[in-house]
Amino acid sequence: MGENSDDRVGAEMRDVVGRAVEVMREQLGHQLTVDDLARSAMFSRFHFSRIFQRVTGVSPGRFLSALRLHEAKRLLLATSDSVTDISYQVGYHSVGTFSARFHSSVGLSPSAYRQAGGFTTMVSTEPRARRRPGSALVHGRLRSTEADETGVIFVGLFPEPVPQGQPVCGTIMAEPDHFLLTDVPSGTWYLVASSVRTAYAAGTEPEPFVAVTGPVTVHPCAVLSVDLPLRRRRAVDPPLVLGRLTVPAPTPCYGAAS
DNA sequence: CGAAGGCGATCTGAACCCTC
DNA sequence: GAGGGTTCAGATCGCCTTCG
Repeated sequence: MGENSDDRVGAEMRDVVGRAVEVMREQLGHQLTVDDLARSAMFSRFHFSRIFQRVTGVSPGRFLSALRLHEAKRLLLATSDSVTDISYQVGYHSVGTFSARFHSSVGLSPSAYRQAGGFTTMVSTEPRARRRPGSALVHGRLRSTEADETGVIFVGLFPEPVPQGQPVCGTIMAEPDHFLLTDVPSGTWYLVASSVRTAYAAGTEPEPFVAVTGPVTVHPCAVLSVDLPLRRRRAVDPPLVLGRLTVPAPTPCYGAAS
């Protein structure tokens, strides 16, 4: 099988971005700038930003922010360190910034998140009692060659490729299968699927499988079909920055009844 | 691929709140 | 009153667009 030059360039870009992500992970507690990362990759910051965004779907700053919050979530549950200590450990020099960023992304303040044991009521997958006027429907199939290992999967629509904050709608599945999202507001969204754990084990990767596609433009009253190939999470995939999900028992296709 | 300019996102630090 | 955490206004940084 011949490798064309685009494949090689793509592989080189992924390597460059992969190394930058490694640097981010290793130096999470330091003040890293895009300039630093670009220099270590031997690129100008302009070119580096463009490559990074092409490979990961998000800017370097957003990716770093997601990594910090993801690690903070882990530390809040796995340690008894104070919120102030954790904010410094993940690279924030101001606990105020950390608290505000955490709240806007996860939906709870750091201390409230810890008290709740990592659960948040913000991410609701319950079907709405009353449908939005002109809402659309998105359905498709979640495919995986490792269906036995994926565990519970969250599928949701987000305004950005980094799944953080509240999804515009979502559902929970017991295993890769046909999914249906009802009551989807019109707009441009990213469809994200990620395996999730209901029991958060400290020091383990809680979202080993992921699928991201988009942007998908949803028109009023439209019916969209989107297939999602679920794959193992790569180092260059942005982490999931949701709170743990408050979910009922997963069903293969909930919300199907209309 | 590099650079400039505009603008939105993020950060800092201080004031404020809450609990003990 | 002290310590830990949250909120907020202003400053700074980074991203996006456009052009060379």
